[in-house]
Amino acid sequence: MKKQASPAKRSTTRPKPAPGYHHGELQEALIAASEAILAEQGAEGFTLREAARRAGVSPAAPSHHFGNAPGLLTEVAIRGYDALADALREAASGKQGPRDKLHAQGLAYVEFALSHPGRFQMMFANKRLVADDARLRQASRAAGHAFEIVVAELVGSTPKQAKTAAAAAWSTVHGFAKLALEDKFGSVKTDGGRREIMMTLDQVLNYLWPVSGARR
Amino acid sequence: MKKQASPAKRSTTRPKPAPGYHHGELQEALIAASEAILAEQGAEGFTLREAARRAGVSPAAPSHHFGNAPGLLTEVAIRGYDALADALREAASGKQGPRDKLHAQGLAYVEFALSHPGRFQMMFANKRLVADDARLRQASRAAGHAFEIVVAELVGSTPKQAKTAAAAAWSTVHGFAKLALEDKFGSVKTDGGRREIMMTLDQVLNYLWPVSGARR
DNA sequence: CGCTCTATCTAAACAGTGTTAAGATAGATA
DNA sequence: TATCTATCTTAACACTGTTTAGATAGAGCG
Repeated sequence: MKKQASPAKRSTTRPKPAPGYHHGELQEALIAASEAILAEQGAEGFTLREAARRAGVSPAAPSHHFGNAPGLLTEVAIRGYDALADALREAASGKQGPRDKLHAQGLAYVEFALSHPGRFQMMFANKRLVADDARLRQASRAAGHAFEIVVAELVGSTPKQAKTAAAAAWSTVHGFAKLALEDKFGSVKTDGGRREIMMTLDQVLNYLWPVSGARR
Repeated sequence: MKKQASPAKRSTTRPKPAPGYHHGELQEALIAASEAILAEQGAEGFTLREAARRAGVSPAAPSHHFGNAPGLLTEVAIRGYDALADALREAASGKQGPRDKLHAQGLAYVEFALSHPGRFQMMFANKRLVADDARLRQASRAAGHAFEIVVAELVGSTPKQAKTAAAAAWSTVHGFAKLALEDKFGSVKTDGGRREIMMTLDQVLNYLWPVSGARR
């Protein structure tokens, strides 16, 4: 499957990236192109043909590697979930107590969403993905698991209780991110607005998951 | 484009299906058709042509009334927000204390989302709507306001604090609804799954906004 | 009543989409 | 060297939203 780029031997003036028929790294090129489109145009701006265009291949080429558009997007979403899980683990690792960890994860979650809106939205657009893909589900659960670990540390021992608390935490930050992206909290477009949004989130998190002992 | 509401004066009361050229109630028919599509196929399943087809008109007909697809969907979304606001007010009116009211509103919010997934998703799909439409923004704020009223009653007096608390409450239920719709909490398709989801939500709400004085 | 006026709708076309079938090509293999 | 197979292209199909020009019908007015 994988192959390496062969140096243009007797090259017939083929430029650089996609010489002739065998692209060589078309999968990666298509995924990268898709991520670029999502970053530039958002989730609604993605088209399979545009991804193929950017990769320098015909519109039919992607089908040989990903089957169809959801197939390609699923691969993109998987990488998105991996990146999200990394960000959540990273955020927690920088703090000590479970409350601080959860707080940091909440900030990291929304930061992730606002920094990569298109990819984030696509990750949660089941209808555009192969929703029952095993690897996708696994990647999604892994990201959720990063939450659960910290939450389990925070709340009591009961797994049931931890599950509920994790659902609560995830719901809050996910809802906040979604509402912010749909402009329900004021402009998130400007840098100033973005800053304000994150401050609001900080207050929300402090309100729901107070770090100090005092409650409200 | 914008029709003037000429109430049927003395005129020949147009029946309803209205074949031929002048449909008579095309706007309502298109909105109803759109809502039906959203109910049957979800937000991704909507197409302007299908809406026109169901209303029995040509694909170009909607443009005369709504300009374009986002224009029609905006009208649908406005009605959705109105219905949501009603549901939230209704839920609150059935309870006494602010905590019980907020709890009931949370349940009603998710109930609304799970009962009308397509419409709900469309309501928050800014890219498919005329996001800066004045009436849409007003309807959206009205729905949010239904939350704020109860929250203000619950928390202290500071408007700033109430704003934060309302954002927290809205984020939680919105995130829960979104995650449930994207199947992150287990099957929501079956009635049994639906029931289980709502029980989880109940626990989440009890966890974040405890009705009793005891905290966790 | 007849005439115009205007809102309403259709027909046709255009550019774009995802997907498929059949064929061309090139790298790997024997 | 000849064949094999993965890879990619070309061409087509059935869709989509939108625009333009034209047809129709109902309302208002003489």
